[in-house]
Amino acid sequence: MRIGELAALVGVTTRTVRHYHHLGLLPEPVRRANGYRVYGFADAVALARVRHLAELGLSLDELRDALADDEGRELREVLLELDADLARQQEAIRIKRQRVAALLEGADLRPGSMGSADMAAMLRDLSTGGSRIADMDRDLLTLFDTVAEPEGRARMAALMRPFTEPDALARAQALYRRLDDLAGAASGDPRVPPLAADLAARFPDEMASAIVENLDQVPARLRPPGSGSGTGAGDGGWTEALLSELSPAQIEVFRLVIETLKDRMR
Amino acid sequence: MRIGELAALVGVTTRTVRHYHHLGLLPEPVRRANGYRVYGFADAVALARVRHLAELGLSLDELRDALADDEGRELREVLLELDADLARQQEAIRIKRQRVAALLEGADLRPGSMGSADMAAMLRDLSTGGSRIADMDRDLLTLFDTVAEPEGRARMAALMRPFTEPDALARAQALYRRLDDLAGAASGDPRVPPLAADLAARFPDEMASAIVENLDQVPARLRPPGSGSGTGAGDGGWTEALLSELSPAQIEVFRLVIETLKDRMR
DNA sequence: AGACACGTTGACGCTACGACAAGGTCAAAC
DNA sequence: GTTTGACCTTGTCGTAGCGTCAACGTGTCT
Repeated sequence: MRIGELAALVGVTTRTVRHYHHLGLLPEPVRRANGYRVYGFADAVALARVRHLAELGLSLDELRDALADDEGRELREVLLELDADLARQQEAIRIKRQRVAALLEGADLRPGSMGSADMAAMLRDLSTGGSRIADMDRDLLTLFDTVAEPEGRARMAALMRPFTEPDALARAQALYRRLDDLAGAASGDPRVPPLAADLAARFPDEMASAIVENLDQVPARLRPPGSGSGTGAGDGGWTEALLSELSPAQIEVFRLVIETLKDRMR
Repeated sequence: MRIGELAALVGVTTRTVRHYHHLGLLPEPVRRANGYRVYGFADAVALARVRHLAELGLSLDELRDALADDEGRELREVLLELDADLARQQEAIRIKRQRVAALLEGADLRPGSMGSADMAAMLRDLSTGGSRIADMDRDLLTLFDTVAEPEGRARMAALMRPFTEPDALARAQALYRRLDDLAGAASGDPRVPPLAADLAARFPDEMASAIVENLDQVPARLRPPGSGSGTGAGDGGWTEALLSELSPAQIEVFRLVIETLKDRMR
């Protein structure tokens, strides 16, 4: 047989056969005077074996190693490992399909399903209402959702549960509007203290304690004096990028809220 | 934020961020005077979205197209197609695991499970017995098994069934030995006609008719005169490679067998 | 002033081949 | 005898999604 006949017999291209020669997966056969490779029946069998195993997902390097030595235990080990790998792939695909389904189910197509779609739905309603601050909150959550581990997501979803109650939307809307109204305002604005008080009152105790216990995660400019590591946020500075989109009055509101929560938890 | 902070926040490398810039997946942000890229919070959100979707298995090209336009229906279509693709992958992996299991179950690790392992087991016993001809038969079957479509494999397995009966092994062993003994013998050897007769007698009618109906698949040198397309085997010449490993006496045996079967089916 | 961590662009490496290019070989057709 | 067309040869570039250098500029700390 010449290379084209061999390839057609096994159902591959001649390029594939030469590639296997190059990798040492298949021995180079003898050549005729014109340089053509001549194959025998045994070569076809060897090629078919390689193809069969390669199609199962073994890499060609693994295959060469596995077929190189005496073909008994090494190949068995490789196949066992392959099966474990295939099992992992199955599991990974199952999870991917779950997440795709969650994305398709949630009406908007932004990642950030937050376990249950309730929170995402509420924030979507708020941001379509035109609130800049609600939009930022939603962005924060979607970011956290892609970055955090599953257990972190679950914990966050639990903390968010109180905000998914039926009347929570209307009250949140009012507060978000008052926050939005402070865009461009100075930190001394008279609307700041009452808004901070109203906001802090809406935080359930579990969330307040979660915040107070992690004060060192809070950006320095929002942190009450004398708490945690005084120097840096340790967060790499992304919070500064976040705060730079807020007005001084809005920042002051959040600072006051955190101070209030800390006092409450004391 | 600088690029390293952004990357750390979202959990990727800076190389990845620059790669996304290069592909147009993420807009190039403004630069500081020293040439450093400066990112805002919105960039982190955009990057997180890309990562989330990319990790689901979307290609970066698809993602760019899907995120480019108005983000509603195009992304939905892409996700639906992705889910279909994931389903196909699941199915493919399921089949692969079945075949890996079949390989691990069959004691030898040669591909060629033939649906049920019976036939493979018999041929393994024969070839470990040292028979060259049985070895070639086994190679033929493994080759067919990797090359043929599933329905072809099923048909072949059905044809092979009679040979998996308990006493078939012993009788086959004797015949294979007589064939092996003809290695190096001339075509006029007196042992040829009786062996061909005994062999032909062992072929059940279904297999005989399957052979006679496909006489044009049989190499020309084995074909009885005046049957099928007289010119070429049409098989690309691999049968010649196969026959070249046989002695003239062995070839003559097979030719006689086929002739006998043809007469029987007439 | 040096060390060190960060940033910049550019280029090569990885898998398993597909798709060329630029030629040599062989059987059949004119 | 020559041309055509189907083969064969080696070699190189391209693919997806970055990792991993190289070679160099910047900013901060000691």
